[in-house]
Amino acid sequence: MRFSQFPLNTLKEVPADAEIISHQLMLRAGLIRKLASGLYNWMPLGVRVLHKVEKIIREEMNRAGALELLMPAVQPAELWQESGRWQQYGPELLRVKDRHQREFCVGPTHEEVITDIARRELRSYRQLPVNYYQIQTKFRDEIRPRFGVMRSREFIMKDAYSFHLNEDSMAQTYQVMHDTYSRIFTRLGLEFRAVQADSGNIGGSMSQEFHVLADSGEDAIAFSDGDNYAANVEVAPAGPSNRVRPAAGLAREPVATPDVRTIEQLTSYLKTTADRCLKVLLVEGATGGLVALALRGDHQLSVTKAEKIPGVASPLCMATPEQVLAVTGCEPGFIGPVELNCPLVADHSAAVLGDFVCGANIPDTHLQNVNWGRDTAEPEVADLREVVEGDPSPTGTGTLHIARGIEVGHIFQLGQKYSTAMGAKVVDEQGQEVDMYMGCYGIGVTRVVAAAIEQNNDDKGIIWPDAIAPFQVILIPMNLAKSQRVREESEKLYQEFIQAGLEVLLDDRDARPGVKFADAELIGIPHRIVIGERGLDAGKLEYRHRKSDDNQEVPREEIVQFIKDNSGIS
RNA sequence: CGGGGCAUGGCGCAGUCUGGUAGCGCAUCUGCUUUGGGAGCAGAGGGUCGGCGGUUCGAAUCCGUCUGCCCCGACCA
Repeated sequence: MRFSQFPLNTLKEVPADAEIISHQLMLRAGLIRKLASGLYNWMPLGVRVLHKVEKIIREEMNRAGALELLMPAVQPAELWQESGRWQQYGPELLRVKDRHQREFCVGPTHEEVITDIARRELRSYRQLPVNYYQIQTKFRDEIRPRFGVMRSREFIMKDAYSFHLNEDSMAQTYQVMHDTYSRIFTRLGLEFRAVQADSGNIGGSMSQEFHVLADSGEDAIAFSDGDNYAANVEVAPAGPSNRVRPAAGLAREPVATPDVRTIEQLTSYLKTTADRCLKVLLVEGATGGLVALALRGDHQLSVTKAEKIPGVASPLCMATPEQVLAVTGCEPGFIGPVELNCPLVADHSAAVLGDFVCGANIPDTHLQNVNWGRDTAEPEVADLREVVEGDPSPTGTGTLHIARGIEVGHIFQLGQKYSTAMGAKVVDEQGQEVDMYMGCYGIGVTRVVAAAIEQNNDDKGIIWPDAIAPFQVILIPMNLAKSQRVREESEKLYQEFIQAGLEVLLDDRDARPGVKFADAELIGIPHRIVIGERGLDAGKLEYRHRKSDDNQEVPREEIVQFIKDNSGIS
């Protein structure tokens, strides 16, 4: 490709509404342009990257025996009503009506459609297992789209769905997909980690997420330094504390705490520490009413864990200030377990506190030296909190550390959830009809591009891994206008690279060298060759890798092979 | 959904308080010069100041309303 024929508007200035580095660089390098909130145009340079990611995914999915198909983005409501998700999914599901007032949705995922395909096409256990996949546009009406294509409303996803006669077969394919995903992210040149995860509203049992490690990641993941345990913090178990609750010591006493609502305010006001305070959250119960959840002051509630507590409404819904007032007689900020008029569940670590500080259920008042059993009933105990740095690993070996990650892939064992709901059956060896077992496996293709940038950049711009660079090589001729030799030589080189099957960008613009260097670095082409009068006399070309600060002289006649050897393309 | 902020040329911004001919930098176009790290000079084009309504002799500016976008929050006990 000749740069002169490739309209590319790079920006010197950072667009005002881009927060994270990948979003800024994607806009500055002209990979994407915003159309509306959460909706992005992929410009030619960006599409080249996107296609490379897709190509790697296709190759590895095909190698794993998966079959590519393509399902419509728009799906009839009936299928979602069959699975029960028309009600369940909530406002993230974009619902539309056609001209006949028939209801549809723009698919956020395709379990319903694929299960419909499976129940029509698959009749016999002999046809199983089968794994279908597609690379297709999804729409999720996010509450707050942000970070460019990292959390956009419309995005491209590779989604795969496998069908099985039994659980063993499902587990087997799940493992194959786990390995396939590892191969894919390795080939993409990303630093990633597979972690235990919650299956969310897709449903099912076993599930793992693949995270690209990056400080800007929206998810926190916990991993052990003792073995290879890794999990999303929302699911990593925080088991019973090995501490024993101390015997009640001091007498309980109220203390006036005007306008002291948060744990932070409380600890500074009472000169204590958060791990000696108890916070009580009121949430809606599964059958109406409220349920109290008690945590140590320095711990965070895991919404995922709370939703699994029997008696707690799922999805989790915090009580409104009005509900809190009705039950406790005070506003949020002063809730406590003493004489509390609703069921209470305490986190393991909260249940072993003694002589703790908590709200008094009286406006502007807290209690000191409160003790379970003495001042309250013995609490029901459960795992409610997110793990924190330094917690013991649930496997028993090592300590947990917390890192941030960007979720780029997710694999699930769905079991029979959809096949039972929608009647997707096959006939088994005994001639009996059985509901098929399912697995499902997703990769956020557009998000992968952003994650790759998030992990590979410097102050000058993007540094593409070779596997997904929009071009492998950029040729920068010096003084193109004046030097006939440079012109001829760069043209020749350009043709040679094309012949050799390398993707090459020839910067034939009549621009000053600084402009060309800056653009080459911003758009992140891994291999750069400068063609100037200087080198030509000596029969050398000047090479620099995007990651390097130094030039390297390469003999003219070896350059094509040199790039091939260094770009992983041979 | 709650709170806050913003909306002026393709991008980044000033001007709004205190109403009076719409401005700056970058980008774009033309010409000349320049050509190893985002050039210089000279000129040019491009804006119904988000929409609608109001106040006024006069509105980017004041008032009302709508829309769009961004940020924060939805973990506060």
